[in-house]
Amino acid sequence: MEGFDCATDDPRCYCLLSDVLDLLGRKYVMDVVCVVAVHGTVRFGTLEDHIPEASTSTLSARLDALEAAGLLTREQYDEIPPRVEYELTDDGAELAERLEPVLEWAQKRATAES
Amino acid sequence: MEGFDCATDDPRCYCLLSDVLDLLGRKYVMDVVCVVAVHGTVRFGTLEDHIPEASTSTLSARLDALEAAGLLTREQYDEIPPRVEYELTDDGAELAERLEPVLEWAQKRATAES
DNA sequence: TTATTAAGCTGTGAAGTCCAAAGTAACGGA
DNA sequence: TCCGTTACTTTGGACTTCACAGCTTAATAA
Repeated sequence: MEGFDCATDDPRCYCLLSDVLDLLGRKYVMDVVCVVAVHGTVRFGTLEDHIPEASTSTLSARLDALEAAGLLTREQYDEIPPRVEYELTDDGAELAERLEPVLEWAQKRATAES
Repeated sequence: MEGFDCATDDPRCYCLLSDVLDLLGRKYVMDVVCVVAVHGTVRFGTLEDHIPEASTSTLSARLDALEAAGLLTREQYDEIPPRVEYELTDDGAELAERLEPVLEWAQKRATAES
């Protein structure tokens, strides 16, 4: 993203948005971060239970992307049946923390309209 | 989204996510909210300048969606050339406020990695 | 002995989303 | 008469996401 020279001096004008914001603006990314944050460590199946609208392939892709972005870690245990555990990194946890007011707001809205 | 009965009692477990979160997890939605928040009122062209990666059709679709969700208003002036101004509603402004720590974090990350 | 089960994926073709580029409308100025 | 202005729509093609099937491997069940 190149630097557009914004007219305002407002520091809230984040014209240079990072790749991470791109990632965040993808389906289910916030959901995944939230679920992992709440559970501490999560297995794939648990994520599927919490976010049933997401296909396994999409979920898998999101986990890969989040790992690549350094927001979560993947620990694989060589057992049968396989076991894999996901956990937020410190960076991911910080994001989750900052995401909380947004989710809170979304929930407030969801309950208000029903 | 149906109610999966989450194992944790953690109030941060927002298993019932609203349509608005679906909207937020779409490309450029956070960007648009942020730009409008900073400028107060914005015209279409300004948004294009700030978010050049988004096509006009996508931008237009996002504005429609945000208006439909009650997060921004559209004021059209019958002039030639046409003038249309977008502004956040109170609800939209509250979202923008809660989004700020997230954007701040994203920016911190963007500058750190370069 | 063969079938089933488990979890965490990957692969498939179809459906949906997003893109760049061109087109639309209407009027004033050259 | 044609150009510039603004805020879009339209188009056909590329990229994403979908639901669903299949894969793996070893312990158990029939």
